[in-house]
Amino acid sequence: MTQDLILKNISKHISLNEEETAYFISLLKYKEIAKKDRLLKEGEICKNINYVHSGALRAFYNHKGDKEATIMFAIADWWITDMYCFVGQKPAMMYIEAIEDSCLFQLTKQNLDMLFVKVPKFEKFFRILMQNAYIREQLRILQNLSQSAEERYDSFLSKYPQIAQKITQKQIASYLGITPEFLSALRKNKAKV
Amino acid sequence: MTQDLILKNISKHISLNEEETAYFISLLKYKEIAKKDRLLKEGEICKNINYVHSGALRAFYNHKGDKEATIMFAIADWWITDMYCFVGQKPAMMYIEAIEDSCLFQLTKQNLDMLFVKVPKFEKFFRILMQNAYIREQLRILQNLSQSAEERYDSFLSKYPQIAQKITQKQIASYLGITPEFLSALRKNKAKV
DNA sequence: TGAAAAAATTAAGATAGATTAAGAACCTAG
DNA sequence: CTAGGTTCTTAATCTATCTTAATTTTTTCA
Repeated sequence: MTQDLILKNISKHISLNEEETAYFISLLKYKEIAKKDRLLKEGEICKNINYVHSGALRAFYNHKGDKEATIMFAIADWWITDMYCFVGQKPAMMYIEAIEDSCLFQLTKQNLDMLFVKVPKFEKFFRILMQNAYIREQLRILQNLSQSAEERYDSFLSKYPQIAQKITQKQIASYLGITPEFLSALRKNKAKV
Repeated sequence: MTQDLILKNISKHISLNEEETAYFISLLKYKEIAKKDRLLKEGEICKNINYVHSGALRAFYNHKGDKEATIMFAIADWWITDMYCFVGQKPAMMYIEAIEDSCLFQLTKQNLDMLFVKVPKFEKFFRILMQNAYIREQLRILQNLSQSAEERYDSFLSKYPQIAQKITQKQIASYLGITPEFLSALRKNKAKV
C-alpha cells in the first residue's frame, strides 16, 4: 500500500507542498475489496468518493429489479462514486461492485469538505475532475443519440481497450444499452467480414 | 442590461466582496443574439462560456449533415458552451443556436483563467457547476439506458416544463433521441387515455 | 395580409434490437 | 475433479421505433 499513484494523479493538476501532502494523506482511508463484493448498494448512504489504486469496478443501476444499466467502469487511476448521492449524502441509486480484487483510497464527504477549506487548491483539482467527467458523459450522450449499437461498440473498444479486456460481454452490453444476445449477434457479423 | 441575475447566480455558491464583484463584472462581455442566430458553429473555435440572462438556446450536434442530436437546452439563469472545445480551445463539434431573442454574459477562456488566478473562490463555483452538470448528464444516460421513449418524454416534460413550452416537438424529439413522427405517435396515444 | 416555409400529423411498410428458449462453453467453489 | 451456476451463442419470433411520403396546421416574414 503506497500513496504514490494517487499523489501522482493529484499532481497532474495541482502541486502540493509537504504539509499539504501529509494532510491530504491523513484524510484517506485505504480499502481492499474482493471481486464481486459491493462497495455500495442501492439505498445505502453513499459515504465515499473512491480512487482506484488497482483493480476494476463497475457502477450500475438496477432497473425494476432485473435489467442492469452500467453507468461507468473504473480501473486503476480513476475516481468513482455515485456523485448525486455522495454530494447530497442521499441513499444511493446505484450499485458499485468490484470486477476484480481491488485496492482503493477513500475520502468521506466530511473529509473532502474539510480538505476544500484547508487546502483550497483541491477545489481546482475537483473542478477539473468534474469538468472532465461532464465532458465524458456529454460525449456518451451524443454517441447514444447519433450512433447505432455497432458504432457504439466499436467506439467503446477503441476508447477503453484496457477495460474491455477485464469485463464480460454482458457488462459491455449493459453499458451500450443493448442485450447480450444482440451484442453476440453484432460480434458474429463483424467476425464474418 | 444589468448584472443582478448573474451575480445572484454566483452568490448561490460563493460570496464576493465589492472589489471581487467589480473585477468579475469587468471580465464579462454582454451579448444579444436574435432568434435563429448561431452563437457557435461546428468547426469554429469555442471562445466563450455563456450565462443566459434571458431567452433560450439549444446546443446540438449535426450528425452526418442531416440528423440533429440535441445535447442541451439553456434558458434564463443557465450556463452553456461546448465544454470540450471550450476547455481545449478546439474547433467546436456542436452548434449553439438561439431559440428566442436572448441576452448573454460571456466569459472567454482567457478571462476565466485569469479569474481563477485572481479570485480562487471561482474554482469552487465552477467546481459545483461542473459537478451538477456531470450529475445531470449521468442521470440522463441512466434514463436513456433504462427507459422507453414514452417514459423519457414524460420525464422531460415534468423536469423541464419551462423549456418544453418554448421549443418545438421536433426539438424535443431530437433531445429524446427519437424521430418527430414517432413523438407525434406517442402524443396521440397519450391523448387517447 | 398572404405566400412560402417549417412543423406536425397520419399511415404503411421496413428494420434495429428485444424476447424467449435451448444448448454449448466457461468459471468457480467445494 | 466435478457439479452447479454463469456467460455466450444461435435462432425464431416479436415489437418499438424508423423511414418515407403525403396532408394538414402553424409560423414566418415580405
